[in-house]
Amino acid sequence: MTRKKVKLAFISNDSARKATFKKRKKGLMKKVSELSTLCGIESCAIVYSPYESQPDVWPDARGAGRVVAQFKRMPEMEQSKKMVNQESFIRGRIAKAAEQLKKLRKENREKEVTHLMYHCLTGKGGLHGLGLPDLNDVAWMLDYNLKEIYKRIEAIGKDRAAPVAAAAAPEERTQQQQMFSEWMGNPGGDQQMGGEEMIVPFNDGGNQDVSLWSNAFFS
Amino acid sequence: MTRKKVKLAFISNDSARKATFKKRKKGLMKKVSELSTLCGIESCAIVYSPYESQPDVWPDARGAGRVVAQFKRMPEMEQSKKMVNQESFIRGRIAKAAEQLKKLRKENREKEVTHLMYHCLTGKGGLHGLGLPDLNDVAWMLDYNLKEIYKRIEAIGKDRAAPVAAAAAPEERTQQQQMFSEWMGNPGGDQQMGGEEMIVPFNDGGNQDVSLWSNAFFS
DNA sequence: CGTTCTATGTATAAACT
DNA sequence: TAGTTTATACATAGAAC
Repeated sequence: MTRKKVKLAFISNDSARKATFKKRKKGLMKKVSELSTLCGIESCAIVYSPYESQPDVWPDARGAGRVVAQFKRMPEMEQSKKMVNQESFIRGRIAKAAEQLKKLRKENREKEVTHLMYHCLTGKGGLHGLGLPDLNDVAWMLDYNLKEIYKRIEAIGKDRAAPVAAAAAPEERTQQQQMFSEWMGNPGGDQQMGGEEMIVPFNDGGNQDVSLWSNAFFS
Repeated sequence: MTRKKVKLAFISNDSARKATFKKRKKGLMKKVSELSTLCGIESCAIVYSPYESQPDVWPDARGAGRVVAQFKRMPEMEQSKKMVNQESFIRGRIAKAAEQLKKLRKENREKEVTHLMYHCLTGKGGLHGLGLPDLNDVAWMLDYNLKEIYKRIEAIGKDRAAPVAAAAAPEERTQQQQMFSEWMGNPGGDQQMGGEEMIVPFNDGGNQDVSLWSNAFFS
């Protein structure tokens, strides 16, 4: 579990804020210089602080002045075009977060349904307390998996020496068992997004030839 | 071993440079905004690029303009005072690296000498091929360790129930054995600084009550 | 191209000194 | 208050799409 994540908000503790300021200002200046060096472009940064009477600037007064001059020379209209202002910046991050949330909800639903299906298939009761939506999705996933299995069988019939040997090949079994283990410890629904962390144990990226569970579900 | 460390120099490959530029510019803007938010200060960044006709600025044209105005209002003399210009920035990093180098050399020497001493004490030959400097340091370290042992014995005599039970307490033995294991696989002298990495397996920080080897050696 | 993924390197929050 | 150390979070180079 993540333990130390800083909230993106004003640090009320004075000494902590000052410490953070110094560390981050230093890191920022380094980043600016690296960007200029690596990409051969002009840039500058100016940072005011209550701790020092003069602002820290990069690369220096002359360089910053030059960059600033170019900037001010542009018409207001043009400036507004490609500008990254605070609002659009924050909106971008919100949109990104919302997208992540949607994605995680989809994945959680996949896990949930597969978990239900697992309980059902292993005869541990299941099915009786389920509502229509769950039954529907479980049925859908069962159907999908059956189709996948048929495909595999067909493929095996066509070429017995193929690298992908059988639907129950050891490696594949192992992967699925690992997935089930994860679910066992994480049976619930939406708790992934709770609080300050995002855990994504269900990763179906890559190995699409092997996995029977596809991200294409529940679009 | 480190495998991917980017050299701080102009990226000649066009597409790679552009990719890096976009990633880093985005990261830089994020850093600037975080610094302002966390520490409640004013700052701005302006980045020019051949990829876009207009520069990217943060927080926006107005905000940047305000910060810039304050900056330009200062007399040149004052500006130069607390300024972080490129040269001083680089000098700072060089000085820091040199300091690290010195520290690592000292630590390596400690390991080397202790290694020699170990060979000597375990009767694996040793001593015969050594020059005066090595003999001297080995002797010095032996002497120091003996003194430490006497101190411990004395401490034990004064208080047999003390938390630190004996000079040969299990935890201490274990620590030293681990150290010896590391040396076995790393018998040479200065190879720590070779290439792009710095490994510091010999860490005597903390637990100074327990360790017999002190960083105070070889000042 | 732009995206996504993953292994690494870097920044830095906290705890100590 | 400033420097050091350590554990974590974050940035990002490179590869694969």
